[in-house]
Amino acid sequence: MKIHKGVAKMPKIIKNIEQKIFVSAFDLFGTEGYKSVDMKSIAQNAGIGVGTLYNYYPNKKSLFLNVLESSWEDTILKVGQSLSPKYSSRENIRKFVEVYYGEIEKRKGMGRIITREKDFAANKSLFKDIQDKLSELLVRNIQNGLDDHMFIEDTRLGDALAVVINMNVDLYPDERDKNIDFIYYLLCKILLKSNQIAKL
Amino acid sequence: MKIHKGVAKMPKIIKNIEQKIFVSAFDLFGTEGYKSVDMKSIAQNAGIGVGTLYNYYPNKKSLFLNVLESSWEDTILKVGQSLSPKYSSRENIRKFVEVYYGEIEKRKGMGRIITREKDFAANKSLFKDIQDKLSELLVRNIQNGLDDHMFIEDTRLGDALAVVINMNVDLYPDERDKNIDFIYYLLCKILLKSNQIAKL
Amino acid sequence: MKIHKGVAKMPKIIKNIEQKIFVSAFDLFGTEGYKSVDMKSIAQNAGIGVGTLYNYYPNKKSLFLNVLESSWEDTILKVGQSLSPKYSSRENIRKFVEVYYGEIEKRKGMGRIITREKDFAANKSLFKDIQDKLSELLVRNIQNGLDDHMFIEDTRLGDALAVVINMNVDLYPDERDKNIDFIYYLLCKILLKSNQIAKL
Amino acid sequence: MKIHKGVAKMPKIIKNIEQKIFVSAFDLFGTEGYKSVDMKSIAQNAGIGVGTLYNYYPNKKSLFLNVLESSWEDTILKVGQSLSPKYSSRENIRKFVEVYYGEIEKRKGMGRIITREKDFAANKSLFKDIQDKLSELLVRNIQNGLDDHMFIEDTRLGDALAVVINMNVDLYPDERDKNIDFIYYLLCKILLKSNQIAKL
DNA sequence: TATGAATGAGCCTTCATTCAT
DNA sequence: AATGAATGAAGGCTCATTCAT
Repeated sequence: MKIHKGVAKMPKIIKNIEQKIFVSAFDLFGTEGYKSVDMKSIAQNAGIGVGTLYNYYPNKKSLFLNVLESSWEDTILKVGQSLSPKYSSRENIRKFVEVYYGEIEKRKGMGRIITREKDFAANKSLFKDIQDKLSELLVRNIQNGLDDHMFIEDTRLGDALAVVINMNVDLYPDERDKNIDFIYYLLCKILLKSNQIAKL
Repeated sequence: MKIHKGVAKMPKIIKNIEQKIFVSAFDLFGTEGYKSVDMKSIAQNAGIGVGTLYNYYPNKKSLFLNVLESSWEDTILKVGQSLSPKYSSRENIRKFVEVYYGEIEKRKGMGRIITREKDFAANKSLFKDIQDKLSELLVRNIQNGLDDHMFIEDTRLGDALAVVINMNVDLYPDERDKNIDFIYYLLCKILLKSNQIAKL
Repeated sequence: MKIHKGVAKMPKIIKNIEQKIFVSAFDLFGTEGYKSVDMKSIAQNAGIGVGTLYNYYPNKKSLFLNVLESSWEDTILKVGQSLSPKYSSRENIRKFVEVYYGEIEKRKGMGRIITREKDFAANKSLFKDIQDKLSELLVRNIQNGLDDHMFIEDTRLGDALAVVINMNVDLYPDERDKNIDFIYYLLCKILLKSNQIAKL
Repeated sequence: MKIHKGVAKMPKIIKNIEQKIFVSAFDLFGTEGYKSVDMKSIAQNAGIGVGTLYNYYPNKKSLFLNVLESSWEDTILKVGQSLSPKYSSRENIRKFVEVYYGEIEKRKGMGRIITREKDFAANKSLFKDIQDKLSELLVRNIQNGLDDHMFIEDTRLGDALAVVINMNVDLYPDERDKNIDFIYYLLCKILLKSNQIAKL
């Protein structure tokens, strides 16, 4: 029996561990994706030991999913707070794009993995549900000028929005303003009636 | 969309064994993603030895990139062959969506990794270039009715198209027809003048 | 079997919490073995904190050894109380087997580890000493009919008895009566003179 | 992507790898038990890399079981070859004990784990089957003088023999001759008719 | 005194890559 | 040129032990 002798292993008492883990994992998963990030890095980045991670989450997958979900919930909250039926349709759309874009930028795209990795096949609905909530938020706050075409109801629209924003963040990371303009214009063209668009 | 002169390169003439590797790698990367596929599987799936892989490609990354690029070249070829200035704008758009969708479906999303994995950061332009070529193909074949708004020139449009199709294939894999309709309608709304859309 | 004078030590008077630890550890080590049991489980099973364990024992090994030793002391006590020179030889043997069997059954084999794990190499004598005390108890209570062959003196006999009972408990856990009969018969054949056995 | 550069990783071509693994694993498992031995040690002890182990066995458990089973098969073979109906009963018993003892000495007790570790609960019958074959071998070769008591048929006898030999090897490793004498005498007393024993 | 969060060495297993054949 | 056995770094996870509270 190898008795672990008092190695440099003094347990510290750390504040806000959960938050630290969250931030670290959010940061790394966002930057590098799921498979490329290892638990050791997350721990180091959070300034804690690997074992500590496992006091909070049973495994890597669960940590990822948790961080992902929490961060989306936060996004939904923020987007919801930024919209209002009192604003004009186009003001709401603009606001929506701006806030949403900022959130995805922060998240650095984390979460798209869910639509790809075999390991997360069972979690696809998580992604869809969230996009659904988000586009609902937008539509609910637009009072008039909304094109009434069927496909606005389509959940595909929310999903598409998410991936397009992600794409912009990924491929044109330094052109925030252009990206937002692009998405804003796209959304107007799709959501609003033709006569509204003309005014753009 | 920027108009390029470069015609799509003919796919390389490849020997029998290269063919096998290509098919096997294409298949597996598409189904499982980059990190989840191992060289041994690719070799087995191709009916050859692992060592043989390394006689054709110096490493996994290079194999992936090669397969990816070749497959896109093939896609560009097919899309190009399916369009013609003789068809109506909407016919061309429809054709474009159908062929493009089929190609991405075959590729099962392989390639999006490029926009995610840190290790492929240097290869992002590959993705952009290809989308560019594709959207240029479409625009070149549309003779009239094209909305002349600035952003049609934007390379973002081509990129967006690619990720939206991918998203549809991923999230609604069993609803091919609905997916295509959705994308087709979206594209018309974006590309065509308002009066053209009215007729949809 | 060597005749010792040492009487079985009375089990230590232990405080409530020590009692809890003892029961919990005894239970778990017996069921799962040494390596398979972790300190956290022992603590949980005892309804105390892990840290508390270390207020009573400096490490896992010491806890194990302590529990093991105490439990054997208890066994020696019980076996001692069940025998008497007033009973016939065979009655004593029967009683001995029954009580001993019950004890080992309770202990679920804990302790054999001592004869196996390298880490416990230094503790082998503990096992031997105990078996010795036990067989000495038996012999001391048998007044006549004892075969006087040399090897009854051999400490190996006590050791053998222990491992054979353990084996029976392990391999035929649901056949208590058959097991006891088997051991009883074996012991009679070995310990008693031929003419005594004939009467079996 | 971390490209593994040509580290000191030149694959050697090694002869008798399977044998080397066998010997190394046999040696270590026998000396230290199952849990205490790690794959790295087995590899090092065999002069190969860890990965190589997994080219031959899917996991540690399977390696252990395989080594265990093979070694027992070898034992059965050797014991079988050493007995003959032409020898006297006592000669056969003596031979049996000597060969069997030698085998268990070589195996250093590996295999008893099977009767303990939870992980191997499903493999208990393996142990029983082997002991059964061994005691059958002995009984089959004894022509006369065999006590006809029922319990000779009992599979417990074979099992008991195994654990008693193991015990002797463990606890009195340096007293080979005494151990063999002890077991031989025990076996005679149990197997042979009283009048035969008298002659001992 | 009792607690349990924190720790990190260590374990099993995987897999990209090499090279003797 | 093709092969696949050999390799070992790296990754996910466990757990005996420590110590601030």
